[in-house]
Amino acid sequence: MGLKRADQIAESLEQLVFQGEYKDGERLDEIKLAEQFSVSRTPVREALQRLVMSGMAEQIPRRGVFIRQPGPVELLEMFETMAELEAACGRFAAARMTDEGLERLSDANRRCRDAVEKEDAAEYYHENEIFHQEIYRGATNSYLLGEALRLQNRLKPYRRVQLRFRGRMAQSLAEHDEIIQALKTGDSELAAKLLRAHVTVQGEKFQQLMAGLKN
Amino acid sequence: MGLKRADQIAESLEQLVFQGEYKDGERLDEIKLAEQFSVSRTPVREALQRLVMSGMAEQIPRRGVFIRQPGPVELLEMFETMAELEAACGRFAAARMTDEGLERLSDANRRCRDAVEKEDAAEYYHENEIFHQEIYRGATNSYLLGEALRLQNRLKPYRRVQLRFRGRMAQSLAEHDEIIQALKTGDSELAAKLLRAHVTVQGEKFQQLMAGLKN
DNA sequence: GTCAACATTCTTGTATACAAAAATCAATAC
DNA sequence: GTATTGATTTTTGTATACAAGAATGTTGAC
Repeated sequence: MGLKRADQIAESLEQLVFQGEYKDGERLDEIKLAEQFSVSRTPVREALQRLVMSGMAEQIPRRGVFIRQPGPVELLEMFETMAELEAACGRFAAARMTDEGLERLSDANRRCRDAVEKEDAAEYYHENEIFHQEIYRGATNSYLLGEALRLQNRLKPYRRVQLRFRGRMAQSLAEHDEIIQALKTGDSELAAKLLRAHVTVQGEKFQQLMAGLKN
Repeated sequence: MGLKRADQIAESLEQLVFQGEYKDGERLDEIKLAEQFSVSRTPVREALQRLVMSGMAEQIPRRGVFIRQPGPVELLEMFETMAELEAACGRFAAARMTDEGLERLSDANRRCRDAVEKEDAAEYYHENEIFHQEIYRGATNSYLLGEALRLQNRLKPYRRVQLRFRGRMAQSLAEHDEIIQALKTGDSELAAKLLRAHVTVQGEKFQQLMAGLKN
């Protein structure tokens, strides 16, 4: 198990950034963080480097690392890229997904439906994540899988916000059904197109995303 | 510029890995590297972390970091992903590219043609890189641009190998012309399709890539 | 001769110490 | 009162010291 103190700190910091504990441009003080985590500067610096690499913070040499909360433009760019990655996954998955994979996908979607009926946003959020990951896996491309998971994780907090809006879950679920159908029939182009549209942020979704940014 | 010693080391190591100086699975000894670069372990460790993050090495806790040369499968997966990223860039570029961007793209391709006529593989390689980067820029999506550049850089050494084969440059050039045409006419779907095919490794290209792997 | 338990050595991970660059503040010139 | 220059203080980046886990080698039992 990768249980370095530095890794734990990196994860904690990631969580804190996700939760919006830090304002955009705020400097992460190595010494304060070291005290806060009851540790020396060394593991803190390692953790900070990880944040920088993942794009959640920026490092200015000899000045420190500053957290970088994405603005509206960058957020849209990331969602746009996510949409293309998912489209790519869908394209491959339509041709390569196994029956077992399709079964797992249907299961995940069933649990999504249960969550909608129970109006349990948290559970829907979770199962929806699994649904998408099942498609990434279905692409049968480890590298693409890794990239998709990475960006999905980065966008996690923003997706969460969107689900709070009325009707989002039901619509999302309906789109899932179409996607499953395309994957089952092996229609690569359709699967790619549907997934792209499913993830793309525009129209009402755009308003909702922006509303979530204010908090 | 704010070049930290650690950054220089990271770059050097990247180069060395690209040049195949290290065998797959080889352990990178912190102490040896420290001596080699006349530096303490601290900056070496930072550099190693960067390698790990970029996927060029793997870290096993309490055991060390081991370089990970991609095998045939992972290489194909990366090229496949690159093809999808480029297709995405092409899709957006067809709709968003400015006249200036198209002009720079045509310029780059002109220089590619010159290189082919001079049979200068090194120059073609360089100008071809610029050609593709111009398309990434044309997508007008900074995040996607960054991801595309990152993977392009990672695949750099393998592309290089492919160009050594007879006819590759000429064929590549012909495909460039088609791509430019699609971008000029704003045909997103066609641009995406052409770029995907242009980058995808299969058929003869596959043999060439594998042949390059042996060395 | 093989295997296992123990001790030794090495290596990583963390803490601390030091050097250099940047930021802050003070004093002076204007 | 403002700006500028120099001293002081912080803060980052690097070196070194120490702690803990992993690898290795040795010894002894069978």
